[in-house]
Amino acid sequence: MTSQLKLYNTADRRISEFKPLVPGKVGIYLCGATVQANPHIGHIRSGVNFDILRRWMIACGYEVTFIRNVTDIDDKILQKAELEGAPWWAIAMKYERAFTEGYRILNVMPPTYEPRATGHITQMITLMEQLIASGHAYAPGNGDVYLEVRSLKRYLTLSNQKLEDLQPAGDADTTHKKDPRDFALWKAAKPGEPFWPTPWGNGRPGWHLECSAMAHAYLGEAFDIHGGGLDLIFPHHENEIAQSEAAGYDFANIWMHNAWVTASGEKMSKSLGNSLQVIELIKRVRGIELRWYLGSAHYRSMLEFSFEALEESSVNFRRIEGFLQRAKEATGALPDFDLSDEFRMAMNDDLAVPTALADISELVKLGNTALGNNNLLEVARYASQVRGALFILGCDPFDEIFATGSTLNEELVGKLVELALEQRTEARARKDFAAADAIRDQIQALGIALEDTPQGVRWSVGK
RNA sequence: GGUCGGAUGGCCGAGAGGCGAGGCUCAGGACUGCAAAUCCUGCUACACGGGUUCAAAUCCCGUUCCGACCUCCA
Repeated sequence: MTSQLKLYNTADRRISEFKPLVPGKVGIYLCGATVQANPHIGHIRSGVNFDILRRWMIACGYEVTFIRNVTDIDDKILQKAELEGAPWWAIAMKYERAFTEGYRILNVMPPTYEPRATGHITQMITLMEQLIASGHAYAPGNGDVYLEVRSLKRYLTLSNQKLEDLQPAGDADTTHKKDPRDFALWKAAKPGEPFWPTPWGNGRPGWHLECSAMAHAYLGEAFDIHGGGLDLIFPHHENEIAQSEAAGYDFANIWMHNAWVTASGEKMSKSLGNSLQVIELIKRVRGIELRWYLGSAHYRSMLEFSFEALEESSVNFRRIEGFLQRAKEATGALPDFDLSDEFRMAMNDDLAVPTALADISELVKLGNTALGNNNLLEVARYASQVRGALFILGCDPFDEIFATGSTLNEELVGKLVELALEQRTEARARKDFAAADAIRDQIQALGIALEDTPQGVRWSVGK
């Protein structure tokens, strides 16, 4: 299917029409987590943003291969292992699970494949051998392997910097490096550190090598989209490009970067404590509401976090959700999946989610009016367009991933609520409003919302 | 110092030369026994100073403020 999808490319800082390298297919590589702490909403926002991209591309008819890596060996992981008094691999596994759980709660589709750095040492060694053979990397003999940045035809094209403008590292190793700006592909293992044998000695992967090796392994020498957080542009993505191009690969065609979540105008960091971890926030709002919030701003805009904004975003979502529920009850069937032209146009415009949200609001308004007029044909039409849009955004309230609690308990609660409501209806029938309101107050105090409609009483369990 | 991004109404958040996105809040109205839900109406905006233009939140020049990144440490 012909796509009019336009995407912003960090490499040329322009929005242009997306053209897949292979017609009908898309390869996406997303830099995933370095598993050394619990996921906070900044990490997960990236997952959500690229999940929306993936869902939209699938909706556009593409067959998408989505690779999101796990970096499970890294300086910070080793530090954390020291701190927590556990083996590094136990730390990595523990936090990898935490990330997987965070993605699951927010309905981020599992990647097609999720490669771990430590599972691809062989590919990294092969890549280093290629780079040494081509004269772009060197092993000074201490067990390290460096990429020689001055040997590159081009470097720093993504961040548009000049090599000479880079601030030299304060304590850059000049005894082994030819140039202080050369970066480590591979690091010699210090005593006590994990290592893998290589032709240059025992060591472990450097910062950036794993992504080049894994992208190559699963997506080939050239692929469509490479994504990640804005802060990865330099040095991580520049160095990935450097390694890959020096090895003769075309590498990524388009670079996409999501902006971060800020708090008080500043990039989120661990100094803000644990409150913005997914696991904490879902105590306040449901996973679907947190996802709605994280996905609601444009992916290239900063999302200024506040509990107030999160709360009001949830209120907005509940209005949309309420319409779909009422539409389902009125029509007696789950809404279909459909998409309005406005929604399509918005998504094709570099994933203009905020514009798409405006359209959803409009559809809900029209749908609610149709409900009021009991025009079920129109209700079904608007409801399906809303549901289709929510599915793309990963927030379909009928998705079983968001179902809560056990069916058994829900049935029981339902019957008890109905019982109480019968009493109230009887009281109202005999105009005993004091008694009727007392019953309502008590039900509401339990967190159950009531609405009197011409068809009878609706009730729903609030958050 | 270099590179990149930002400043929009009470709040969140789009837009990027011309009819004031959308949401949340608030006020009023319709509906309701009262609520709730829903719909309708209304309310405040484009950091500052110049300039271009018939027309600027949007383009140009300058200023202020904020943020991010700058290599085995991030």
